Amino acid sequence: MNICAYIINGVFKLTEENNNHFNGNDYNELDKETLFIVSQTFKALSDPTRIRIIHLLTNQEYSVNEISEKLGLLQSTVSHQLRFLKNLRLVKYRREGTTMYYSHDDEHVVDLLEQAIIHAQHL
Amino acid sequence: MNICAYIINGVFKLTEENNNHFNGNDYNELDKETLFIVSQTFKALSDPTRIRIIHLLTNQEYSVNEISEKLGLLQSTVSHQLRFLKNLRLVKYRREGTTMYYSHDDEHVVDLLEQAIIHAQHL
DNA sequence: TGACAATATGAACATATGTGCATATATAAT
DNA sequence: ATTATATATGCACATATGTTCATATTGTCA
Repeated sequence: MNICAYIINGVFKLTEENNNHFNGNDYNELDKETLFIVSQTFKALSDPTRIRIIHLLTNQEYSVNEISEKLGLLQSTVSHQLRFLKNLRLVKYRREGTTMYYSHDDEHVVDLLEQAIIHAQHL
Repeated sequence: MNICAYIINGVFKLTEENNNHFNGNDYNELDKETLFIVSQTFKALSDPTRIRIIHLLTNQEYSVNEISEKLGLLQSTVSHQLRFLKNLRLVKYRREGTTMYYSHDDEHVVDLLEQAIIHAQHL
């Protein structure tokens, strides 16, 4: 149960200790590692731009420029967010010449998103 | 497809227009309203403190003080986060004297969380 | 080599976020 | 009314976040 890295804005950083504080009863507190992974996962899905990117990549791969054009975003914005998603291993890419084709790399996260979208559309 | 309110840090604010920009092809862009709801939902689940609170409330109700004690958090912190969750209708409460008992109020969000936890614990 | 195209990166900025302190509010009991 | 207990709230602060601009990097082709 040692975690030595965390992520700020999609960039890895370092941390030191691991304090599992204790409460005097039966409640099963989430361990720090699980808490970290879960919060990072949801943080990735908490921004509209990242949602649009992940949702776009649900069905097929796209280049950075294609993503920019389809979503009406600056290339720089897309690139920054793709780095974020790449750090969390939510997307992968393949190179073709100077073009990078991105696709999703985490079925579970795509599932969480699609589930939330369906639920939101039935409110 | 008119949305006139959004939430910052769990507090409702106002907005004005609704620009659905257009891209010249078949991709089915998420509408603004869905995007808003989905991002808010995941934002609620993106903070470790809120995750711990929602997870604690999964099985039974607790008072604010009980939550504070069990999770080792200041009463103020818990109260602020409960307001956040209350604004998003993720928790509900009942009064008993001066004590407020909180419980979850959105099965779907609890499901999303438990799903993510299980997945995280099998990595 | 140089020019070009696609992508990545760093710095700066405005804004959002989470927490803690102090204090306000609400209810109950005496 | 006074006091105590439980909870809520406003403010301030440090830090995190998302975007933009300018520029660097990488690969292709003439």
